[in-house]
Amino acid sequence: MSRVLIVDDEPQIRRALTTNLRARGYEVDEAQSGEEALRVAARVRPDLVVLDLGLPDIDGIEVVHGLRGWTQMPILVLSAREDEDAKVAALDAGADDYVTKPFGMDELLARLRAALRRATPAEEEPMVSTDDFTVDLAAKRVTRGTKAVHLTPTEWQVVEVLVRNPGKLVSQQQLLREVWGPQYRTETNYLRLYLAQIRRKLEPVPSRPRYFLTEPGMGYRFTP
Amino acid sequence: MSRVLIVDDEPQIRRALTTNLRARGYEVDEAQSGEEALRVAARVRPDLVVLDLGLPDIDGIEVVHGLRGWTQMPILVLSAREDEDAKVAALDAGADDYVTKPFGMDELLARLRAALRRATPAEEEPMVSTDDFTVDLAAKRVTRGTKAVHLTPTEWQVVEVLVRNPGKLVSQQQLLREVWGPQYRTETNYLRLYLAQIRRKLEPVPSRPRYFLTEPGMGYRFTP
DNA sequence: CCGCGTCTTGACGAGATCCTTACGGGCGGC
DNA sequence: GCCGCCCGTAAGGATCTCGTCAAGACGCGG
Repeated sequence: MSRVLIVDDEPQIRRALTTNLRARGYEVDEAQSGEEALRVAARVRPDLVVLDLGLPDIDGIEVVHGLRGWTQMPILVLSAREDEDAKVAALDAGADDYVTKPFGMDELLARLRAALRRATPAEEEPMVSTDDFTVDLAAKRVTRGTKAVHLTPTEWQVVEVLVRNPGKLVSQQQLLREVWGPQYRTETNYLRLYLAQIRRKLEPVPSRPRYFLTEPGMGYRFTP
Repeated sequence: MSRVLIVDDEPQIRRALTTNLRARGYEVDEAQSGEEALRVAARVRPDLVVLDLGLPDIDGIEVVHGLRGWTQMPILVLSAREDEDAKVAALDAGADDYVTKPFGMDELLARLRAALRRATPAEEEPMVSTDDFTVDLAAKRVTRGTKAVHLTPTEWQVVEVLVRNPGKLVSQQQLLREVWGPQYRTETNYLRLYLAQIRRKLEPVPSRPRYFLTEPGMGYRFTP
């Protein structure tokens, strides 16, 4: 099922949306500020964003800009009735649709389904395979032979960054920044730990890695 | 050419930076306060921001936070020598690099180029080949024939600087500054040491170099 | 409330890497 | 021929990095 990011500063609206969407089988993440929204969106890569325009920190328009800088995921905007111009600005910035508050849950769900439907046809399915395992980047799944391999969220993020750069060296700082955030740039022991776990789960001989290689002092490299 | 935003409250520093950058073909905008910086950055969308941490109105850290809320553009921080903790706070907030005041213009330009290079993905063709080996600058990998050659971090940095300037003479000072930092400008024995190791790994006849040539008293030159 | 999976934190030995120091050789000037 | 300068080479120890283990903290669902 699809993954949706809810961005709203009012807790009761967030909870209402989250429970309704979860009940219908969506995976839901939440953010209560624009800054958090951009951070979470970059990390979890939702299939769609529901964005309230009235946020405490940065303008909702800027959130749309920030998202459109690197992704084409559908953005569904919530706006108060009086913010007609803000709504137009959001659409100009690249939002896909809007719902005026107060809104009915049925209407929102219908527009959400429509936005997802429009988005999926152009969807590509990146899939990386080796002799020993397969990584499905779209489904966020790893299979080894015929059996599925369970990765924890953090393990998956590390694998994803490495697999998206096949053959290229990914510096320790880049990994730490993309998975944990910039303030963890010196915690290289996290990398040692999680690379060890990933190798235990995916490498044929964990003590002698073949796919997830360490370049001492520089970073890590995934070689298919 | 790239567009750079200079943020500093001291007019003479702003002017020095601006004229130097303009002379090298950059487009330059200026801001003298954090608030103005955020406003201008949102409007002109620079490719890079040079940010002095000591600003009159809001803390430089807040400027970094404000920018990181909606953009991933490289942020190069200027900090006084005594503000060690402010510097790490800026890096934690998502700044990309820092330069300590007082700084040499050469060093700042080098770090600025490096930051822009990291930010623009796959723009150029970063692959340099000779009859005996190949250097893949994007993947940070060196192959000799069919086998990969392992370079230590320092060795790689030296090779990178030389290979990015094919045929051109790279002075000892430039090499020392870009690899070890500006305070190592007299330690020419490091260069002799690492050039010897690089030649052992890459030259067909290490004692008679063909690609990594020494220009006595001047510097080194990579000739493909 | 408890149990479970996950994430964080600390510590350690083995090995690689880096820095330091020293010595010899080529080359040009005196 | 002697000397100083610069470069190449070698070897030692200091330092850093990696992989690994273990234990505590945290969050979530039952």
